[in-house]
Amino acid sequence: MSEITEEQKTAARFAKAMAHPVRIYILELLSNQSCCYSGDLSEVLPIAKSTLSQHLKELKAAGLIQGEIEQPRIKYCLNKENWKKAQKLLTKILKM
Amino acid sequence: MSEITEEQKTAARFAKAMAHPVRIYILELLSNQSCCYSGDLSEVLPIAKSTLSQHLKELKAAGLIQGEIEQPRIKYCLNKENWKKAQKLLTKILKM
DNA sequence: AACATTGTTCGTATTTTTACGAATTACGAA
DNA sequence: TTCGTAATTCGTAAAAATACGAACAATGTT
Repeated sequence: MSEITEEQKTAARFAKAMAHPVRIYILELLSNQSCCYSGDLSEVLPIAKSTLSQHLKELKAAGLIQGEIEQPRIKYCLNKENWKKAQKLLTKILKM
Repeated sequence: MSEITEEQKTAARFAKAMAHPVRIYILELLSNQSCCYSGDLSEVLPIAKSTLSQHLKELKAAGLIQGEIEQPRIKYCLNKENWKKAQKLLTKILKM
């Protein structure tokens, strides 16, 4: 019993962070252009600012992004270390 | 507005299917050993059979696996076509 | 000090996910 | 036909995810 490894739990955690179109959008943007601001996202995405904030929070909680204060805004970037970890774990599973 | 593409929605859908340790376990097993039976999983995983059945249903609904009747059991395999699609979409995003 | 800007947090409602056991279906074997 | 095996569906409960607007910080500008 309890056959499930920590690696599998971690992989699931990362997948969960990616399990919403808005979060995929943000991650894809950040993997292409190094960083962005919440305001830019807010202008483009068809959701309330508070909802966007929640998605950013979730990505942060999963460790996939990090925010850096740059008054009066916050600059968001990928957390490269964890992003690599997610890459490694998920591509390992996806690889046939 | 509505900047989100169909590709991103599909990627999120696949990620969602992978967003649980039990489902990761099943997918990883199937990507290593071509197929398995619900009963085998049931013996190994610490969850009720009905719960397992729900997870299998979700993987099926996302198109990642398929079941084939092989009386009295059901043989589960990856749906290779969609698995490749998931691979492609997700690795594209994960690739820095 | 009052205001504008940028985001987050709070309160709340709705929907979805996760989980279980009991009941059910499907079918081959006795 | 009755029994056993394999697995799903049903009914239900509890937790988590999603979304919104209003209220609230934090800071720079007038």
